[in-house]
Amino acid sequence: MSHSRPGPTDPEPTQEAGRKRDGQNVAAAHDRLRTAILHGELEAGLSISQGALADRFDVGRTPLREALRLLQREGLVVAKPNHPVQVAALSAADFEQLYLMRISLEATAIRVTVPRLTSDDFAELEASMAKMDHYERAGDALGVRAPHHAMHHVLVAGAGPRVCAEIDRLAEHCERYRLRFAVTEHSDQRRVEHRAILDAARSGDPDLAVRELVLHYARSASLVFDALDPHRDLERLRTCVRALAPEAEQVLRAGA
Amino acid sequence: MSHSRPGPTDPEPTQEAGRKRDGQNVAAAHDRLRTAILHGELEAGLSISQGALADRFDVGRTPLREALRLLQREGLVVAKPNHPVQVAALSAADFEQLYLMRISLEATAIRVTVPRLTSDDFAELEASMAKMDHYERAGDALGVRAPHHAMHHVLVAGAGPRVCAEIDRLAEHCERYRLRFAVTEHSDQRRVEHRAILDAARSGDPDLAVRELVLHYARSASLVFDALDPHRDLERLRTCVRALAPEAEQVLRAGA
DNA sequence: ATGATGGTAATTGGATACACTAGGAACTAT
DNA sequence: ATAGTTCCTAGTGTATCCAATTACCATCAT
Repeated sequence: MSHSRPGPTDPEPTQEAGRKRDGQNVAAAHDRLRTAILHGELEAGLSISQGALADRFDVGRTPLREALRLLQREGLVVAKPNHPVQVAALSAADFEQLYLMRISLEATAIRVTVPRLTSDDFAELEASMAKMDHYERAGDALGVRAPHHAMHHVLVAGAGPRVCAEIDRLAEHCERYRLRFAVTEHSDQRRVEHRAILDAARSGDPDLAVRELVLHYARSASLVFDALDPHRDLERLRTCVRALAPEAEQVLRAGA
Repeated sequence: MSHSRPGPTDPEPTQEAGRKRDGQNVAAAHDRLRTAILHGELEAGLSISQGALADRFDVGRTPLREALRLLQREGLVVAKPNHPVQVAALSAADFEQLYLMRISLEATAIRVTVPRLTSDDFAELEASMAKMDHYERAGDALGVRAPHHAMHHVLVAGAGPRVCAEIDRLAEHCERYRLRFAVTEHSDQRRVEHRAILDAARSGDPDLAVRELVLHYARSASLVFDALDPHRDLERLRTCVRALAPEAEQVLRAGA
């Protein structure tokens, strides 16, 4: 049985681009597909076969299928049996639910985190803010995203890694809507809001931090709704926002 | 090499239970594995190979792998590359985060749902309560779970299907802890709490409904913590609970 | 005796081959 | 011309096969 060991004497060592690194393919495929969908490179609603995807992303069909299964569960693709997968459509209803969850979770998370923030954390927050300003001034809208994400991450990290993971997942979905509808946030407004959140956190007042955060998100969501479906009834989201930060309701109302 | 083709000339045409229904295998494997883990049939921390699992659950390794990938993402199994998968361990930290999220999400969801409940909804809620009582009296702890789940589902359905899906997912994980630590909830206490939630919903007061719900969950979580790690510092969860229902904090304190 | 080293076995990761399903096009009959 | 039927094609779903990495174990040298 041991005769067949092809090991080191492999006559065709090249293998070309043959076998990709072990255990990396599915993760790679998943990442690339996800970012492709989030960035709109794969248009919402597009129906595409596994073969085409495998070709496009230079991945075998086996790891691709596992990646697709993950994306399906994340809600980025929908797949009926024996049918090509479809890139998930964008809808106002979906977006509203995303923000409902995001606001609820992050409000709790920041409330838990604020009392636990260390001076190192504040240093990182300030650094992130500075980086954001830097990219903002440079007009690099894409570069802003990393420090922006870092800042929000620090503000909710105290709730634990699992909570953070969920929040990140929701944030990614929201980003998809943001990017699709090319929302031009007023950078000044945004900076003011972020500064308000940070100051609230520094003051150690969790209620204030929650209010500023919800205000921030209410405004942010409103911009997308304006572009996505201006006539949408936001009663659900409004109820959620009202409970956490009554003054933020006005912002939403303005959006509707 | 092609001599071994077992394909269409299969001398054993029976196929027996051979080929399972199309497109059902991965879903079936996923479901069965998930319930097996949740119910403790696959012990936490157990390291087990794909082959063994495929044999145990009578599924091919290909669909099994896709199912495992899903479970990995759900956090029910952990998988290092080129290693047998391990059933995820149970930890107090994890459980606390689960409840943090669950309480946050369900509080928002019930707040949104209460004003939208119809008389049909209330009928279903009452029916679920009745069924719960029925199974409870019969001592069928497992039978109680279905109407219990149905009831909670109706109470959060107004927030939308996506939110419900997330809540269900979290609830399943929580159930895993519940079942593992064989928490004996006092059925009377539980019924009183459920009745309180339902009455609050009927009264149309969202704040009251939230309070009763949080109270219910705080008590429920405390029971598990008592068995899981009685000395655990529940500050994070307490902060969350305090913000939503101050009186529920006492329940948690009692648990700690 | 103990630690390092090499080999073997077990197990995962990926690709390919094949059966089955669904949908559409073409052809026939009315 | 149109409706019904049949066949064909594209595509998924699963099993099987092969490569590669890893762990375990025996052997050997110190």
